Amino acid sequence: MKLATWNVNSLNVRLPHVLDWVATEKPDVLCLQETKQEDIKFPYEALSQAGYNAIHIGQKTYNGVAILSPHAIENPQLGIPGFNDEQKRLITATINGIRIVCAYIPNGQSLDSDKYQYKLGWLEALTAYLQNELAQHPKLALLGDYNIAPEDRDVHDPAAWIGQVLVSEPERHAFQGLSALGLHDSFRLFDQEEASFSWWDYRMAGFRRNLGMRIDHILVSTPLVNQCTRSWIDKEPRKLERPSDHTPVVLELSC
DNA sequence: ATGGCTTATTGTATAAGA
Repeated sequence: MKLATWNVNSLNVRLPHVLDWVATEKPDVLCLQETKQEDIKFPYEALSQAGYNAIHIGQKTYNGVAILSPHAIENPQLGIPGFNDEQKRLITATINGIRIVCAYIPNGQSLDSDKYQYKLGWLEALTAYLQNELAQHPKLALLGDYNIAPEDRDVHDPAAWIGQVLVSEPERHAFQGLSALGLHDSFRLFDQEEASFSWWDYRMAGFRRNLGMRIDHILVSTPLVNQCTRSWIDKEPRKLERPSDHTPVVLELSC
């Protein structure tokens, strides 16, 4: 079974890339973030023709998350129950017996911003939600754009990022709180190249110079760890014309 | 280098992303 996550930065613009990618990679689960479109514009028909079912929760201009799969998508849940949130950032469903949580964690903008407080509150609500989900679904994977680089080796220039969002201590502490629930960073279960990143700034020739961050992750619950066989970042879509600034992160499981 | 892109908006400049 192959799981993947990809922040597409507008599905309207990136649909051709997504269709090409699923045709080539044939993921069993693909989680998308930043679809930036309302449900009525979501391309259910094009995805269906490509053999993919989908669920989506979106809004105009900002946010929006979707789960795609050629398998049955069961027991869907939109948003974080009990957490009143105007922003469409979370969607959950069960696929092949695995609880799949697709998250677009807030960026936070800067440490002195209201958006940073929103980010920390959102992470707190996510953690409480996952604790409850894990009790009901021992096999769980949390895929998405976390907007957190968990360690300095996930940052091209850690010194340049001191005091910024994505790397601050409270954000990394929240990430460790997910680990404390028994969720494991599947990418780090395997040997990886140094300077492995999932996002590069559009500016400053960031991709060409590999000035990136690893902020897109696939965390898996303990019962899934022994089934993980391989994880990698697919940089090919980042090389296309009009790419997303993020590229897919992939996990292969032996089930 | 405080942004040199890229996205969307009922646009013609602004906000936001990371």
